[in-house]
Amino acid sequence: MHELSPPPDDPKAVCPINTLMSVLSGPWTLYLLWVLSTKGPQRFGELRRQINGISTKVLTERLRMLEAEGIAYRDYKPTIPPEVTYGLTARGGELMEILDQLASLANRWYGEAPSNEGDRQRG
Amino acid sequence: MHELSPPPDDPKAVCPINTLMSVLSGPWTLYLLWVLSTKGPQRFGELRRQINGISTKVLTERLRMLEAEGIAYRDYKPTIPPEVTYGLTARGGELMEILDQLASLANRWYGEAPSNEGDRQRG
DNA sequence: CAGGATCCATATGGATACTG
DNA sequence: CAGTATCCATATGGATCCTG
Repeated sequence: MHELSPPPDDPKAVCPINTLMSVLSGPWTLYLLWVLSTKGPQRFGELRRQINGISTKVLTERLRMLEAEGIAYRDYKPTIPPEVTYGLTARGGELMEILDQLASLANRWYGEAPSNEGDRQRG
Repeated sequence: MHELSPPPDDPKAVCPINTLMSVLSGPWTLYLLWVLSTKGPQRFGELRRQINGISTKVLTERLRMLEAEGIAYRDYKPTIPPEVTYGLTARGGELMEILDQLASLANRWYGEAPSNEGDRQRG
C-alpha cells in the first residue's frame, strides 16, 4: 500500500511527504546533508568552505529549515567570537538511510557510481 | 557508506541524486507519481482531472520529465481525437518503493498516517 | 565568526487562448 | 483530446554590505 497520500483539500496543501520533499528540494540541501553526514558535525564557516559557492543566506536558510524539521541540530556557544556547530540528529540519520537508497538508485540509473571512491581530487 | 557524492567540479553540477531529486522537486510531481502509482496508467485528461488545479503546461512538463528519466512511459495513439496514456515504468516502480519509505518516514514524523485509509472523500 | 538586511536577476508556475 | 504558445506574478537564489 502506497503512503503517498493525496492532498486533503488543496492539492498542494500540507502533506507529509510533500513537506519533507520541499525541505530537500532546494539547491545545496542534499549536498549540505551529505557533508554533515559524511564529515560529521561542523561549524558554520567550515560548512560554507566545504560547500564551495553557497551564500551565507542560503546556507543559513537551509540549516534553519533542517533544524526546524528536526533533521539537524544547532549548537550555539555565545563566546566571542561565537561558535556554532551543526550536525545531524537521529532523524537526520534515519533520513540519510533512505536518501542513500535513493542515491544508490540514481547511481545505478545514471551510471556514475562513486560509492566506494569517496570524493575526487577536485572536490 | 554514503553514496551522496559531492559534485565533481561545480557544486551544483550533475550528480545522480541531484538529478533525481530535481525531477521530483517541483510542485505536483509527487502527487502525479502517486496517482500514476496507485490508480494505474491513465490518459492525459484523466490525470488533469485527478490532479485538481494543475495546469496543462505543468502537467505536460512533469510528464515529459518523468518520461525523459525513464520513470514514466507515454503511449501515443494518433487517432482522432488522439489518445495518450501515461503510466509508470519499471524504474518508476523502483522509485516508488523508496518514495514509499520516505512517505512512511514523513508520516511518522509529522503524525498523519493515512497509510491504511487510502484517500479521503475530498481527494 | 556567524549570520542579518538588502537589492537584483532569473527561473518557474498559473492562467488563458489557440490548434491538429 | 492532448497538448503548444504566450504573458505575467511571484518566489527564490546570488552577491554584497554590515554587525554583535
